[in-house]
Amino acid sequence: MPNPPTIKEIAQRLNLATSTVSRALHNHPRIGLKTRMQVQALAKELQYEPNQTAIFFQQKKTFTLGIILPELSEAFFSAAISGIEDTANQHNYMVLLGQSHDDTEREKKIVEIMKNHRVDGLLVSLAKNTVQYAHFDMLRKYNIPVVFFDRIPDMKDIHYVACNMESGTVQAVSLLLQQGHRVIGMINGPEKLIASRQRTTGYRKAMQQQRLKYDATLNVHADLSREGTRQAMQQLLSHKRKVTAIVAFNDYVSQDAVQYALEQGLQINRDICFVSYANLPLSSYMAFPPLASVEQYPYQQGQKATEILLALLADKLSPEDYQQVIIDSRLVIAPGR
Amino acid sequence: MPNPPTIKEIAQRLNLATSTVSRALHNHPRIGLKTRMQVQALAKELQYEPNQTAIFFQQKKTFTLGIILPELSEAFFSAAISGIEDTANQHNYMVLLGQSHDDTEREKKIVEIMKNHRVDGLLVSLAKNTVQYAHFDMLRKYNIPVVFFDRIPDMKDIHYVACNMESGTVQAVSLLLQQGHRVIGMINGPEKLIASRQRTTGYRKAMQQQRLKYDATLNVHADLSREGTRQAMQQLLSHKRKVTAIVAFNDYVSQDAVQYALEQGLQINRDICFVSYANLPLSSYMAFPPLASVEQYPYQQGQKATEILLALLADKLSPEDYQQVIIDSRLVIAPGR
DNA sequence: TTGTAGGCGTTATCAT
DNA sequence: ATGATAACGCCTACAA
Repeated sequence: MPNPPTIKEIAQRLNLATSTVSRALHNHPRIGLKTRMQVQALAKELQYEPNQTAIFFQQKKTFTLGIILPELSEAFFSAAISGIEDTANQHNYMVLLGQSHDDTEREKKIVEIMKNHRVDGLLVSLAKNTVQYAHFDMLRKYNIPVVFFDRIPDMKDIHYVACNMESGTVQAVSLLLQQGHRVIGMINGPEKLIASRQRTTGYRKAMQQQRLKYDATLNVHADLSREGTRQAMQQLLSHKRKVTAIVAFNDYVSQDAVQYALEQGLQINRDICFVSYANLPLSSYMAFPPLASVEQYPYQQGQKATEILLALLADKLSPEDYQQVIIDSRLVIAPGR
Repeated sequence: MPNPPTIKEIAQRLNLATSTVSRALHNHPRIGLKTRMQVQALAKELQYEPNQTAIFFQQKKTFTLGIILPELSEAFFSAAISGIEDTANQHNYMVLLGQSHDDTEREKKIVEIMKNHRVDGLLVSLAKNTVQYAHFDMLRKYNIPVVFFDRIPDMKDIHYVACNMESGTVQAVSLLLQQGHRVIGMINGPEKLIASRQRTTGYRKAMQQQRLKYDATLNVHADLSREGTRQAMQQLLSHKRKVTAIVAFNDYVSQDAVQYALEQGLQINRDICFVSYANLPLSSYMAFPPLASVEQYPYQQGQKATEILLALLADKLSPEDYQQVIIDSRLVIAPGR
């Protein structure tokens, strides 16, 4: 099994210089028609394929985008990566994958490996606990642009695409108010998360719009674990005002909350209603799907983030011209399959 | 912004030869202790990192595995890829991703691109309609080993990991028989799929074990679309014998079938029971989860396939020593979350 | 113990 | 219109 044919081999067989062959293969304008034909014919015959690793090396470019995200098996992220992959492929880029498993140390290691692999750019959704960003800042030195998406760092001077939960939350709470609910509980996430704060703001704004007063004790911060959700539910159900509707942080939380409510003998959609945020494409499969769900557009986020990164790489965008795209979340009622 | 430091630069500063520096960095035994220290100290100071693209080029190896699969957003595949990624990373390999979207042409194109990117090996789960495998055979010429998983080609002399549906099907049907069901319908997949044939065999064997006769008219082949499933249900529900249990091809099919049954006024788990195959990690969220579900171990399939590929790459396995691993599916009752 | 030199495949620069 | 040559960064015989 002979080595794959190279430009040099073609050159020798045709008594040409390698440079000529290279140019002929690239349809360089000032190469004689017949030599060009000869070269291309022989190339086809030998099934010549340029050695990309050589080109990567020589051009200092790999046409590869690194993607770092917490968990591929979460539906949200696998949808996002679909958007990334599709967009990247349209531009002849490949996609190098890494999961942080929500572990900052692993995230750092992956950044390191990807840097060494000389990815042209990076798309990142942060691990849950990442609060320092030195391992990303470091990439500036290597001229590797980074675009964050969804789980973005709390800092300026970065590119990112994220979904604003506020708009969807306003719509969700408004829907509940419109249906006559007055005491609406919210099972929110950790306070330091931007996404939690957006939910809080959305909740407050929806109340203000109806000239109702916002009751902070109805907005419970939990840690998204099943146990945390149950505690939050306990707190809400024992509130001095009777809670008739609940906005849950996401579909997982929603399910845990529903389960708790059932255990307490409540009847879903009669004693208590739920609205949630769509992390799952499968809410139509749930036993008690939420009344409505706030869509976060994972595919589109991935798509948009990739477009920004590619623009950066194509120098169509200056690195300092920080793109901060915010997609508005939107309430979707009775999400179908 | 200066270029990243190179071995040559370190050599110049220390008045050494590049080869010495290279060896010092690799802890080559016969390099003087003090020069080694010097070199490593300076390397650290300059934050030297070897240029992997140069190494890839020089070593004709990229430490990258290509993965081609139909749809990342299907839970089954995203679980599989998790297994792949984790295993690859443990061995310091990276993972290059490509989705065929169940389109053979796209699959071919991705194979081409990955070959050009000089991936060291390929993990593939076939697009639904792929029936010719020339684009994979071609890789032998380039010495790029391929391990197939789950959706494997119907040919000899390949490496693969797959899940045998037969065992799980036997268990599923046996469970239903044990619960007293005698007329069991099966909504099977396209006849040409290996996985469909395995289900048929499993069904038949389970019946034989109880000395019951297998009725082929209860085994309906559908196309997995919602409409196809509804037609299959219609056929089964109008069977001359009264069908009291159904084995559905997968959880999606199961849900569509449940929905149809509900529309026909049947009560789930009283008039009719369902057993299914777990494509979703979320059956616990379903309105009417199947009684039991056949687990297909996607993570383990990915893991095992990767291990085989890595063994091949490490020459611990001869390319002609075709590994054909079959993981037995297994019935899981009342799958929890 | 260290240095020299060549090569991996391609493109780019400068000649001719 | 084509050729010669250097360069990319690293490794590894082979020499000294």
